[in-house]
Amino acid sequence: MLNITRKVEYALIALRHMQSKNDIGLTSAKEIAAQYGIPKQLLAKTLQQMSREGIVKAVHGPTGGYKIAANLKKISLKDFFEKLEGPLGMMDCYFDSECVQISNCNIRVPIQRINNNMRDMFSQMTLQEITQ
Amino acid sequence: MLNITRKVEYALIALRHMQSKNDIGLTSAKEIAAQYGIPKQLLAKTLQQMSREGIVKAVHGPTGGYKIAANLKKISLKDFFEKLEGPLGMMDCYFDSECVQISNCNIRVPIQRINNNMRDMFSQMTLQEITQ
DNA sequence: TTATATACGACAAAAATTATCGTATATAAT
DNA sequence: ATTATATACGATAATTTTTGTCGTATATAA
Ligand code: FES
Ligand code: FES
Repeated sequence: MLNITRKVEYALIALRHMQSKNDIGLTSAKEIAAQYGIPKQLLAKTLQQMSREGIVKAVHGPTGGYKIAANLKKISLKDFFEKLEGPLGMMDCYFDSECVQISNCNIRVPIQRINNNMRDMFSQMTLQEITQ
Repeated sequence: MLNITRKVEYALIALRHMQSKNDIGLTSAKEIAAQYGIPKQLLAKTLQQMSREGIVKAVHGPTGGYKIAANLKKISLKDFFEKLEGPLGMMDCYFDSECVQISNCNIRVPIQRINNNMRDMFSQMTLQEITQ
């Protein structure tokens, strides 16, 4: 319960790996996948997603790869999680109102309070803190 | 991502329902299931689990049911979650060391830091805050 | 004796997550 | 130009987790 996904885990591993390298050098999905034992295709898609989000920059062709493009100090963990996985909360009814029994739910308000606490917590942490 | 489970949701709904009633009265699983549109059998099992954990007290037979048995002010949300769902953390490798690539993982330490933050947060909230 | 409630292991269905496939495009090196 | 290697990405498959059900046993009030 309250787990992050593999996708996010792989993304964090990749970011940290890239950051530990020279700013200029590129890193391919293949290299990271091999080093950490991550499924290459899945990691590639995650890197592509981060590329679309502007977190990393992609370079095509042989000798291509990825490098960090954003200032990781300026991206909160909350924003990062939401870029990759969508809205962040303990329960979905925090966002959409599709909960079957939303009308006679008796814990909606307290749950939202906790949700806010959690979102605040992740808002105050930056990607840099993980990848540094 | 970072969701709680239905089981915990149902448990919270049940607790809050019971607390809003007279201290003496019992509440059956059937009653709660009907009122909130929850699968009865599943709710029953959850109540049984809470009974084993000493959170509620069960009374058999017709006119039987459940009532709150513990002091909800003294049960942290972290403990409650762990009683129902086991160890609480963003990643399993926080607890068991079965992670395939635990040896060359580069985010283990920072992830554990976040885990601790999250566990601290839920340690400081009590069940009472939700069900009051 | 009957009706109704809890107790609980085993099983099934559904949903979410995780991983793979196939194909297209970009580009450096030969 | 051709080849090799990298990213791009929708579609699909496999796996795992979550969620829900079934069947049966036991307790107890009426
Ligand atoms: S469970 Fe959805 S609103 Fe409470
Ligand atoms: S992913 Fe398991 S130890 Fe890092």
